[in-house]
Amino acid sequence: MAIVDNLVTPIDRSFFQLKQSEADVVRELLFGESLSRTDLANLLGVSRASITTIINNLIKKGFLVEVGHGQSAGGRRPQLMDINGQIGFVAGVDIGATSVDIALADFKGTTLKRYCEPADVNDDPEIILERVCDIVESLMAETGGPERPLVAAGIGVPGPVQFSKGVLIAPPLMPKWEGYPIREYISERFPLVDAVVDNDVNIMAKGEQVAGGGQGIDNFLFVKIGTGIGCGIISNNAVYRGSDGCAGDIGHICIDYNGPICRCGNPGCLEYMAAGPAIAQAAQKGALAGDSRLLAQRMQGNNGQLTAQDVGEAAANGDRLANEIIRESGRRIGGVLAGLVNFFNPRVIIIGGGVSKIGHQFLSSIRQATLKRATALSTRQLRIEYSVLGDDAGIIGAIWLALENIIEIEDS
Amino acid sequence: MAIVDNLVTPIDRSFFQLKQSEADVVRELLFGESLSRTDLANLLGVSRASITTIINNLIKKGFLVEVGHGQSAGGRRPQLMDINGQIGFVAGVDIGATSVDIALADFKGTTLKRYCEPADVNDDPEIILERVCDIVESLMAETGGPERPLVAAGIGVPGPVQFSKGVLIAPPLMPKWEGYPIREYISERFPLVDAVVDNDVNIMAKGEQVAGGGQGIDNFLFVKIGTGIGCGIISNNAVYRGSDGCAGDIGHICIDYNGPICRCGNPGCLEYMAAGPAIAQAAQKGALAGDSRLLAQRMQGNNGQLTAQDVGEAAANGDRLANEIIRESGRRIGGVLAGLVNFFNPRVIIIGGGVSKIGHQFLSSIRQATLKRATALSTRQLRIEYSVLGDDAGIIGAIWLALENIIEIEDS
DNA sequence: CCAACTTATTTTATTTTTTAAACTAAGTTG
DNA sequence: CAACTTAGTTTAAAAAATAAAATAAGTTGG
Repeated sequence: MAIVDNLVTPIDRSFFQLKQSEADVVRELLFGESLSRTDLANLLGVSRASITTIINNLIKKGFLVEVGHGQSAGGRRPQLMDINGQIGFVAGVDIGATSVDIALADFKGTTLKRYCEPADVNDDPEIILERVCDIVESLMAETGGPERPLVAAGIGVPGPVQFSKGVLIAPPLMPKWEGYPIREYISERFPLVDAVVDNDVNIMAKGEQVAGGGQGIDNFLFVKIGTGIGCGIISNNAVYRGSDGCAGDIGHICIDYNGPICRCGNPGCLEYMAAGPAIAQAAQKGALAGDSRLLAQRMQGNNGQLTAQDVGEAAANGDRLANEIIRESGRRIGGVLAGLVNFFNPRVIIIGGGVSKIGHQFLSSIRQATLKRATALSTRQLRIEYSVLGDDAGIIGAIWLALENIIEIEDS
Repeated sequence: MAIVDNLVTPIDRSFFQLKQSEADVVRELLFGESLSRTDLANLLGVSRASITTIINNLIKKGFLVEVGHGQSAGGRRPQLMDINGQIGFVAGVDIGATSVDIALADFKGTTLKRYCEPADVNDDPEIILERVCDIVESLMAETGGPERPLVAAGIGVPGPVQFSKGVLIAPPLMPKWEGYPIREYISERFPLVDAVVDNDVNIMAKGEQVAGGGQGIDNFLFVKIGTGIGCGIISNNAVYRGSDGCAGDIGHICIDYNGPICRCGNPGCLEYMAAGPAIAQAAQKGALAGDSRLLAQRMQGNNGQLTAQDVGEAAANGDRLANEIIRESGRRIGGVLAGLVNFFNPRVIIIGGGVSKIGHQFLSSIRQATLKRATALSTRQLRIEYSVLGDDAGIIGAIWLALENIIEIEDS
């Protein structure tokens, strides 16, 4: 291991093999703030003598750096330790149905660059992944800093993932990706990287847990409302994926056994009756029926089409129909969430996805419907709120999922 | 610590304070079969030299005993180790709305005695708990063996529990128990015991995990259908209780916004429309309307009343209405379970509780409705089956929950 | 400003834990 | 029954963790 400027150039993946005690320290600093040796000793329940050894080893390896002093508490000031952000770059990738979002972060998880471009998920995996890798490389070049390698990558995809293998299983939106070895593709371009692949709502939930409204919360749900409706589950501080990796697939929960037939073949799916397209369709129907002048006008300007966004803007301008459509969607979603609250008893529900930008009455109708129908005990401390990270939840979560999974414990 | 006949008389609770490595061995043997030293070394990833030390210490303490030899694999036969069942007694208590079930087990979790008697949950906690303690004492006396103390107790109650404190919170069925210090009461009678208190469905789920249909399953649901409907959740091999200890409260999930008003004040609760009383009521109504001669006959014999059990028996005798009532209840429950399957993606759903004895067409209609409405991926490997433990699930789970929680790790 | 106190970190000697390797025990197999 | 196998223990050495003392670097009040 060559040490240059207090930074280590990792030769291979074995750089990330740590002893249990070292990994504990790294984890504490990665997910928390910078801490003194004494703080760490207390937090991890080891003696200060031990922490000295552990930390000095980690500094020698290049994992940690001293980042100045903390406040004195009436004696010698503590030396604050932190993760060395210069270890290498971390990529966070959020592959959506129509776009890819990519962020480049340092090893501390701080986002350095962010880039987004349209992409068609119907393309072959190789085409999209090649483009993703190209973008990551150019983002790395743009940073201008010393040449550091990419050491970790997290990738979110809009479909069910077998997490252990990093492979999609029966993805309705991207059939060409079924079983495609994403991890291997990335490893060929970036030999140090063992990419972590996960469902898009899971990485968004992770993002909210680390940097958003889920911080410090043991159990919460991240509900993404866009073209579809999905849900990321954080249970006991970890992403819960279920027995087949498809937990949180709430879009096809039935809300009306006599409802319209969803593209999944069943009647009355939540997604089909409350997500973005449902809102847009209800608005178009209403506009054609002459129930809203505002929506009709917009529809003309958009060659006969409306989006959920249009409905949100009309509602903001006081349009009655638009408001009612939004409230109805919120009520439907809230009805399902009430059931999930009874079942899962989360502390927080975070609402994200494109449709969540539709206005605040959407949130309040979701909230109302949920609180009305869930049991008193389970709602006593329940918070329901919009995502604070917005479009960044996915890439931030991908970065942190990658960081969380990069450290391995040496077996003796 | 006085050693008598290879058994130790534990002086106090500190007997159960073990080192991490010792606790690992005990846990492995408690939840698995008897194993040789070499097996344990391999399972726990330590050297055979270490395991020798650990095990000899545990034998000296009285925690483990040698239980004969295993098969030779071409060399010296292994000495099989097991938990010393004589350490003390463990009580499993299942307090129901109208009865208490009590089982006495040895420290290996083997049930020795079982007793059940009617009880009214509306009585003061002291009255019921005193009776419970009396029964436990008499069961212990009945065993006739050497006098061993009660060392652990698990108690299931039909209401939400703050698990960490062992206290009920806002229990609808047993308001007098709100905040009552159950643990302290038990400790006064049995000084060695720090009772574990949990919701009844949680202990039943635990029972199925240890000894029933949930063995080896990471994520499963135990659904209890009786007077009410509740659900115990096993997530990543542990009971999931949620943020307020009320997870799994699925009885009041709404299945019909225009349905009848439940006693909780909301319309269309699953419980109110599909549990035991709903089945009985539908049958009475049908009998009065002349839709079933068989049910009408039974009703006369029961001074105008019918139970779910009556409906089950009528269905078994080919009664059309009874069959349809049962199927409708199953469909309703299956509809909700389908949503939970999409959300939670369990590997197994175990159906228990009194109403599950109503006949096999009940299970098949639950199964049908669930599989019909849940997504293909989440049902691919899903099993839905009746509890194999039946009425014993609760007491067995209570025993194991107690055993699981008795061992504490020494802090250095 | 400095003597007395406080907190942070390191050093040192010791204890505890774990292990590898050699050894003993007790079988199987041709 | 000689050669081999597996199980478990002993022993000496290595590794990990700690307590206590020493050192470092502050604060505080007279």
